[in-house]
Amino acid sequence: MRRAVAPAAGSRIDDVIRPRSRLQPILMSPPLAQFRRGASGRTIQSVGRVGKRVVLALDNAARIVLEPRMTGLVLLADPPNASHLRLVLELSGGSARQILFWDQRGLGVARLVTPEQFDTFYGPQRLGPDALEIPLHDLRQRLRGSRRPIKVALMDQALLVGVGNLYASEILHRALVHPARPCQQLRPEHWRRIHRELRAVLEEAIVHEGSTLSDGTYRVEREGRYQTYHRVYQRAGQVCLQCGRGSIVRIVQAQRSTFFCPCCQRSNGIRD
DNA sequence: CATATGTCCTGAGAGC
DNA sequence: TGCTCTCAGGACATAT
Repeated sequence: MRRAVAPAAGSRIDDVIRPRSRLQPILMSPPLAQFRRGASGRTIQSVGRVGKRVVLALDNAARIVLEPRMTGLVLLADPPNASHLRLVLELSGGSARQILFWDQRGLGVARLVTPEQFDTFYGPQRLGPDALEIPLHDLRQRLRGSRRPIKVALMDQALLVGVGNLYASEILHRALVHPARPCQQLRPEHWRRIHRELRAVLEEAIVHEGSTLSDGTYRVEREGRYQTYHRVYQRAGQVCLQCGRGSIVRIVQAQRSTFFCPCCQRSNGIRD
């Protein structure tokens, strides 16, 4: 998502518009009028990322943080439809004409923040290191004291950023670790496998431009293809592609679906 | 402190 | 057809 928006770097923001819609507006901070005054006339110096958020660094050191959450998209063109378009940054001076914030459910957030606010809300006090960069010892150090299930801890953005519900299940299946196992009980071999599969799953998913699920919303410039590589996610009742014996089970952890193979991901002992 | 739960919002699909 | 219910790449305030 960040890469698709990267060509907007160097462009000037001419205006910030909320398309009229029967739907609830997304949360903006500050409110639209003030947001527009603060962003208009500024040049986008870079398009970055903090975990799952897209970050536009402006020439006055302020930043725009776009947080799509579950069903939001940040795009330069071609949103899935017009009715769920929530916010438009109109641009000039470069190849991109606009940045679009599209969000089916409207849970997304757009923030214009000062450098101090950025550090407060998105700095290391609030958010952990990126999942693609965290070293093994750091991952282990941060999680291993916890009594929480490993799957729930992996999704805690204060510990590390970038792992959501879908990928947490996929990572643990490939790492052969039961999702309900408390972090405290995991052994060095488990952490090694979790660390390896964490990177592997996310990097493969990025190569295939993410997972377009049954709701059809997630896309970058076209639909993602990683859903065809899912081994457990939304495969409850189907045979495990890894062992060919177990059938995939769905459980609920912290109000979210978890999928795993009871055969490959047994809680006892260490397997390879 | 660490951990658990309810809530925001819209739409799709299942079951009756 | 229409109703109700459940569920969804998330994060945060508030409760325990």
